[in-house]
Formats: sequence, structure tokens, C-alpha cells
Amino acid sequence: MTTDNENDLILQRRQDLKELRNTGVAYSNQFKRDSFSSDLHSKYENKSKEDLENTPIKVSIAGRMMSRRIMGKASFAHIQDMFGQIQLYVRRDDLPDGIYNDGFKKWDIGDIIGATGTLMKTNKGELSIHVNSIELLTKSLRPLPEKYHGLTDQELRYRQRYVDLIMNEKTRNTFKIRSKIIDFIRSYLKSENYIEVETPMMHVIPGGATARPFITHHNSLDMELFLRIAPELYLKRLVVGGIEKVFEINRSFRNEGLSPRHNPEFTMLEFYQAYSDYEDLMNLTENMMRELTLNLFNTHEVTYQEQVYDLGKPFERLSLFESILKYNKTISDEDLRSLEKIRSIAKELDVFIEDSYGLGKIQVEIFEKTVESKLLSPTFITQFPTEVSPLARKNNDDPFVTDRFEFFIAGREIANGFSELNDPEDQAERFRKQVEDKEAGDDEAMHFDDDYIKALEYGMPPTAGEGIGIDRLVMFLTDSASIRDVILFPHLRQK
RNA sequence: GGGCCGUUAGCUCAGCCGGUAGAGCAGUGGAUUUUUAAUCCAUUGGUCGGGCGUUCGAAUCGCCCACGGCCCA
Repeated sequence: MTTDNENDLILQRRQDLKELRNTGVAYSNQFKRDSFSSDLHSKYENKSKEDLENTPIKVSIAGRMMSRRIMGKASFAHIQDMFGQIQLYVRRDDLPDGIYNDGFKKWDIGDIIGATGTLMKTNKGELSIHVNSIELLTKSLRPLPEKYHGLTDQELRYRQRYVDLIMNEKTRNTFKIRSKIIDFIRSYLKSENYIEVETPMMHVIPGGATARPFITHHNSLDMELFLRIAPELYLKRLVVGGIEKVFEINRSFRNEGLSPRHNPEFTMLEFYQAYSDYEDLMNLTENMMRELTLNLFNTHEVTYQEQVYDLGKPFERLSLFESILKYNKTISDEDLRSLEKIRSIAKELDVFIEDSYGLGKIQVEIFEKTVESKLLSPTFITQFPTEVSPLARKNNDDPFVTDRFEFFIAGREIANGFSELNDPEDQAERFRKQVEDKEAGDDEAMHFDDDYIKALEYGMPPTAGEGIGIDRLVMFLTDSASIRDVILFPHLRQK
């Protein structure tokens, strides 16, 4: 796909543009509209043909011409603005001389036009604007996709999202819902007295998650910097600083492969709340999800990929350990606690494990392979092993696990939260273990963050924190199969 | 990284037992004063993703590459 493919269609339109330049202002900037298509529909859809004839309502509208049906001296056209479409009824004899034949009829589908006229209803009952003044505002040089099938080529939809947005209502709607979801979450947290912050995107030490970072370079400081893999450690520094309820909604970056569920830059909500534990956050999450779906759809039922999910019912909660037993009838409680047995089970299940993996890590690998995709209805999985949770507080009764949960819907992880580890000495110990792993070759393991330990040493109140993957949440709530469908400009290879 | 599928006109697609490319929409010219994927007549438009090979002859068969999709790791 090249951008300089000047075919006949484009050359023709360039010629039209040239004429426009010769006869006046080609890119007019004067037109003011007073209405949106959707408002006209909602206000006047119920008015009868006669009502609209008897009391004329004058409106000005602007947008892109999406279709046109010329029938001699009269034409119909649909014009699309940010909220929808409305039909124009354009009659030669109702326009100033020459506008119809030398203007309107020569314009192209895709051109952006402004029109003024009175509301009417056609014989078929469609609310339309009977136009008495119309002008071309922006000439479109490139032809739009076909009106009936639209743009379906996925690659083009992602590479030329602007065309996708012009053509596909579903795409426009997805991103409107995305905006609403973020609005809702923001106002929900603010109403709970959370403060929104922005923390650094460029980190000297990448932390807060186990993932490979992108590396960049600061010229004048001549130093290596990392695009953040998570904002977690900065947000907890803020809790130390006394911002007891804090959140950030923003991008993180992970240097990993692309897939229908992974984009190298993605949006996360992270929030931290002092004097709370992970159970409080599960309750908050459950409540927030429920209110969110109600707010969006006026129901608790969400249809995702032809399955209906009822977010109105209490969300299931079970421990990682229990979930493995539940979905693997052949594995016993005893097996799961024995490093030797679990290794051979992993091998049987074709789960890849390194020699360095401990019991906890292997449990998680088995969980991911055999349980995760089966967690369809909203489910919290709790008690993740300490081995894989270097920032989470150990459970009081069983230090093998942490007070942590992950939240799943439709077989996908949406959120991850835990009671935060606020013991600086334990945290330093966990960092040291991560550094050992890193030295042993695990390039996703964490670095030792001295300053973070120092912050904890000033004292962080007992706190619980959580991250919610906004893209995955939006996927679920917009019935999108791929993360690329909920990111405006997803990453693709350069052609 | 591996497997499978795809890439043909601006868009959506057909053509793929090898014989030198077609439809619909869009465009262009014409008819048409209430259409709804408007209709009717005529018509323009293609490095068949790129390269190499097999062959008298390749959109079609083989190999390599690029990009995309899905699945797996």
C-alpha cells in the first residue's frame, strides 16, 4: 500500500480542486453549523410531514457526503457528522442559479459540505433537510470505499483508521464507548475521593511489573532511560507522601510480541488506597464493574462473542490452588504441594518450565494453561504464590501465598490487585531475589529500586492497590475480538 | 519462533484442473422533481503483493520474501 498511488479517480478530483482554486476559495473556513444530525433526529423525528410543512424549522448542518442519488432536477444525499447522518433533499430550483449543476452535481462522495434548509419528511417518512443553500467546504481527493460493504480489510482498517472511522459505525461506537468507560471510571474513583496523578513515563529503573522494557536514550543527560512497564512504584511513593487514594490512567509499554490481546503500548488504570486490603479492592472492583455496565447499557448483561455475561450476579471467588483442583480432576491437593510431582504433571500437560521455577511459579504456569481460559463468568482468583508476586504482601496464615487476586472475565485477565507489601525489609529481600533471577538469565525479572525501598522506610500505611487493563476491559464491553479493535492506531509492521 | 489461511480495479469479491482478467459498487457521459444499496442506457479503469523458477505459455503450479489474519509457543 503506497500513498502516492495517483489513479484516475484521484487525478480527476485534483482537477476539480484546481478549478475550485481558480474560481475562489478552495478550502472555505466560513461555514457555521447550528445543528447535529442526531439532535435533529431526536427532536423532530416524531413531527409529522404536515407539522414540518406548516411550521418550517431552519437548520444548518455540516459533514461528509456519504451517498448521493441524483434524479434529474432533484437529489438526495446523506451527510455524516460526528453523531450520525441526516438526509439532504437538494432541488435545483430551490438553490441559487448554477449551484446545482455546476456545484452539487460535480461534487464527490466523501466531500465535506455545509448546507442550510428547512426540515421536512419524505414520502417514506425520513426526516430530511430541504436545502436552499449548500456549499463545498473541503474537497476530498481520495475515493471512499464502497457504500454497501464499506471497509472490511482489517489491515487497512488499522493502517488507515481515519477511513475505518468514516465508514464503520461499529468502529466509531467502540471508541465512543471506550471514552465513556474511562469517563465513568474516572468519576467513580473521584467520587470515592481519589486523586488523579501523572507519574513518569520514562524510568531510570523499570519497575512495577515483570516485563521487558523499551530502552531509550536521553541525549543531554547521556543516559539510558526505560519506557515504563507500570506506574506502580511511583504511585506507592505517593501513598507514602500522604496521597492516600491515588490513581492514574495512562499508557505503559512492554517490549513483547503482538497478538490479539497484546499491544506494546497499552492503557492501564492503577489505583491505590491506604488503610485497605485486597478484599476491599475486590469489593470495589465488583461494584465498579456492575455500575459501569449499568451505566453503559442500562443492564448488567453484556454480550461478548455471542456469550451473555451477567455482571449483576455476585462474582465468584476462589483461590488459585482451588481453581487448579477444580479444573483438573486428576490433580490432587497433595500433587500441587510437591515440587517433584508438580514438575512431572507440568511435563504431562505440556507446560513449559525452567529448572529454576519453584513450586509457586509452576502452579501459576499450570493455572494459566488449564484454568484461565475457562474462567468465563466474572471470577476473582486469589492467593497467588509469593514467588510470582514480588510486590505483594504475604498472607498472614500462609506466607507461601500473597494477599493478591486477579480478576477474569470471558477467560481473560482484566485486573490484578493486592495488599501492598509495605515492609521495607521484606521488599528489599524480594528485590534481591529478583536480581538473582535476572542474573540467572530471566530478562523479565525486576531491578533493585533503592529509592523505592527508601520511600517504604519512611513508612507506607497499609495499602491495597490494583491495576485494570483498560484495553481488555473495553474489548469485553464493546464485543471486540482483538485489542487492535479498541486501540485507535495499533502497532503494525511497516510495509 | 512454528502451523494454517489470505493478498486480483479506489472498495467488496469472482476467476486458480496453466491459454494471457471479470462482476457489483464508486468514477465518466446520458435519462430521471420524494430516493433509501434509487433505477435505466453507455463507458473508463489492472505492475493479479514482490522476486525467482517450471513451462511454448503463469493470476493459476513450485520455491523464497513482504504484509495481514487466526491458532500454538
